[in-house]
Amino acid sequence: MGHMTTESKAAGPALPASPPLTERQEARRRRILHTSAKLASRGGFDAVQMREVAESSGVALGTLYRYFPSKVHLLVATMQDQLQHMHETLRKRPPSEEDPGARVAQTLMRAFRALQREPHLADAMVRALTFADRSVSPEVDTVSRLTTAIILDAMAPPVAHPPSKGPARPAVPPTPEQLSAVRVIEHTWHSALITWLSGRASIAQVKIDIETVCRLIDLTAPGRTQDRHPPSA
Amino acid sequence: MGHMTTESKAAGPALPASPPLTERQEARRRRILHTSAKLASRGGFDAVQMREVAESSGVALGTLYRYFPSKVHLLVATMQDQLQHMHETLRKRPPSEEDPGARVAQTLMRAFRALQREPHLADAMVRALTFADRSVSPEVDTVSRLTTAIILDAMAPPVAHPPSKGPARPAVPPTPEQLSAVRVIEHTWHSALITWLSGRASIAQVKIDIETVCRLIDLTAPGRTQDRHPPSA
DNA sequence: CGGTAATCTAGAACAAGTTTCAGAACTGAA
DNA sequence: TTCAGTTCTGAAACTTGTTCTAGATTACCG
Repeated sequence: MGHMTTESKAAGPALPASPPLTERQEARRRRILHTSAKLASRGGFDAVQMREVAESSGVALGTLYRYFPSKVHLLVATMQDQLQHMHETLRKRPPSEEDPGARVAQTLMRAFRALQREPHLADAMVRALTFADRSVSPEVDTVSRLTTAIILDAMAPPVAHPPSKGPARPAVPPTPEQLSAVRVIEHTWHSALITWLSGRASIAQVKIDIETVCRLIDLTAPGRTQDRHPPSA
Repeated sequence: MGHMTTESKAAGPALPASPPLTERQEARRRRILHTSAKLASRGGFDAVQMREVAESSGVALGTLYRYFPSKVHLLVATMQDQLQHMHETLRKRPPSEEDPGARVAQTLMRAFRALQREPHLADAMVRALTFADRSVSPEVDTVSRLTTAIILDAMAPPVAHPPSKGPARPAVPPTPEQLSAVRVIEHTWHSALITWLSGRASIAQVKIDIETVCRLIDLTAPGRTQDRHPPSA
């Protein structure tokens, strides 16, 4: 289970950079991801069966495995896809709060509410994410970067004039302490999602946890004195 | 994958309360858990193969499934077992720091160093824990309670006189804010472990994350004014 | 001791992820 | 257009978690 002999020398289409996909290949990839999300929306992780994904996408099983070398790869890629949509959606309606911590909490709660609308899909994606082993590290890392971007976007204070184009937030680079806080927030976000998905925590509990951890942001805001034990205890 | 028709009406031996296990049954259970930990120590999650666990424990496959209704159940039970050892070990050498946050960070770093000695075993247990679905909720909850107990133990200030017996820490009940902080610390603990196990974070990074989140404890210490956004934003 | 119900064993059988392979279809270059 | 190399297809095979069944063992009760 989980090897990889074929890949890695031929540089399969999974990497979005190496070989430029032809139009038909791009279409196949989209179809597969769409099917994956559709099946996941039904029954979660277990409902995404590779044979069914292949058949329903009009692709041979071997081809599916050429595009996504495992079920976990497929679901993590699906998550990348969904996260990008989410990022754009969230970017359109920036949080209304003032404090960075509150802004992040508000944004994450919006994302959480979006996930609640498709709990099975959320289940499939998050389970795949945390179940991924080393062979999926690059893809999981991409997801992590996307999540970080969402949080950093929310943290940045609202700008007065509408920016024209390009990636925002080159203005105030976050401090190392803030980056640590963001990492911890991501940890909490993922783990809280898991406890909610497995029915061990209520929605209210997730909200509390997110708001609790977001205090770290204000705590580490630049200009605030670090009164207690420094980074290396 | 993942049903459960047999169990739940007959109250299998998995529950430590319902039917008092006979001596031979207790021995079988121990043998199974031991084998599970041994195999996990080798190759992690994938190396724990149910047939091999059964054979190496000297029980039939069906019996293994009667004791542990799935591989995830087995590994979560293994984690319970290991955590109990860990708890006792940690209890013997309480942290030396003064601040509650620093005490918790120190304790978790000790636990982390213990896990580093058996990274494959840690991998198997943590992956099982986060992959567990609703059917494993009770067992996962037990693990969560154990973890909470370890953190609360560490948080409690050192006592002057040696307590004689019984569960400690009835002295100062933690505040709701502290309990929230503990929840967030657990989230961070699990998620940071995962990123380390999958090779996406270094040991140093885990240390930083733990120390960062443990500041929440001091932040929510009783007697400290809550200056920013209250629980319901 | 005999009987009955629960438990255990051995092994087949099934399900879904993954691999493999021979041949068809496609792509790009000469 | 034709050729060579890659990609895709269809189907079987393999792996490992899980379930099922028939018979042997064991535990308990009178």
